[in-house]
Amino acid sequence: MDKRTQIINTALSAFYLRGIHAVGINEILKEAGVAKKTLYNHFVSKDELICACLELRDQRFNQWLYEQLENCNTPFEVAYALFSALSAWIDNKVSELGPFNGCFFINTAAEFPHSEHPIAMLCKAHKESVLQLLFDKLSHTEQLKGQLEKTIQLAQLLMTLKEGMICQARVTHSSNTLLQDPVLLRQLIASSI
Amino acid sequence: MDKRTQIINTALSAFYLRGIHAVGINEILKEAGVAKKTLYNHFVSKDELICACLELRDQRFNQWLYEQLENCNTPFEVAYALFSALSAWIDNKVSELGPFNGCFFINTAAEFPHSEHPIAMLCKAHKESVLQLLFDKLSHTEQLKGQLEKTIQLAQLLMTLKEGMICQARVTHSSNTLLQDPVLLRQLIASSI
DNA sequence: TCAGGGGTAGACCGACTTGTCTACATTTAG
DNA sequence: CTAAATGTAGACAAGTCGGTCTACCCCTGA
Repeated sequence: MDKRTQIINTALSAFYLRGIHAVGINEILKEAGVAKKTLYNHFVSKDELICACLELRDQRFNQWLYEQLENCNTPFEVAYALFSALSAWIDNKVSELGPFNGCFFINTAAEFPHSEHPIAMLCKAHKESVLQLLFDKLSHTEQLKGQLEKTIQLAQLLMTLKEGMICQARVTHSSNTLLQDPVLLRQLIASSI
Repeated sequence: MDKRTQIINTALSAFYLRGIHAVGINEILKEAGVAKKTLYNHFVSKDELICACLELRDQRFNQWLYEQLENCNTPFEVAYALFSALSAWIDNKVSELGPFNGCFFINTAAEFPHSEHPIAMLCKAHKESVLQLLFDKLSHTEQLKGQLEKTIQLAQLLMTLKEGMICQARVTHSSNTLLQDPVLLRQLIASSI
């Protein structure tokens, strides 16, 4: 494996599971089996390495989510697939995303409060791309064809519920089955269409 | 003002706005105008100071939320008051809670991933107490009298939406007006009762 | 008057931080 | 075969971290 991707993979795993400020460069080097000089040949600073990790995670997460929603043709199917997928992730049943420790982007944003910081901006960008993915999926359903306002509203609602579900699971260390109830879900969607 | 509360107030403000690992003891001392010895007379370690901050924040936040929901007698009123209050907080219109920077407990939990850590446990406890507050409010409404299951479900739903709203506002640095729409809110609640 | 509690300022400790640099080894390309 | 690029190991710099400790000050109550 390429040294650069080797470093990013190791760093991403450590940053995600233990927090960014809590993980030092030396630790990553040791675990990745790479010399310090090599790391600083590929990245000018720790911040740049963090950015590379965020980009990789963004790509992986979006790819995974895209696949989970692939065969959904109604708003209900999208919502049901979304929350089922999140639930599986929370329960550590998704190997692509690794052991669950909340949303990497929310966690990271919490450590970089300044909104103009490149790292904070990548976190924001990730959320926008996920919202866009949900919007695209919903706007291609028969039920929402041409209903731009309703589509935006539902995408926003699903997004908010997604974030809430992830954060609750992260803080309480337990998964919330509420949003996997098809009856409730159908009613939620109906109320928003 | 008592030295101890002076330290806690300064520390809470700094920890909340800039993250815990990002704020050093010396900084707090300087800002609070207090000697290091004094701090370590009151707290055996930084961790204990963090715990004191979490407890103060928990008390303040719950007090504030309790007041916001005081005159609500229907599930709709509870939900509407909740999201209006959160929106005001996000828009920096709530002086009791200070400048908005997301949920202190979610932010802090992100920096202390180990679930058995005292700090992580306080974060979890806060979420449980807020959920309890919502449940109590809802269970005293005419519409939900005796409907334990429905009450739990709605409290959970509101809680998830609350967390989602806060996290989204924190990461995207913008407030989401979706949940302040009374029409949508009524339908959401109707769907859950 | 004087003892003691609580305060201040800040030196100091050892461990850790990011990042630079030297000295050497290995791989790759012409 | 040789020269350049890329790797390694790790010492080192300069600074920060949490936490301890000394030395001194000031207020209060007996």
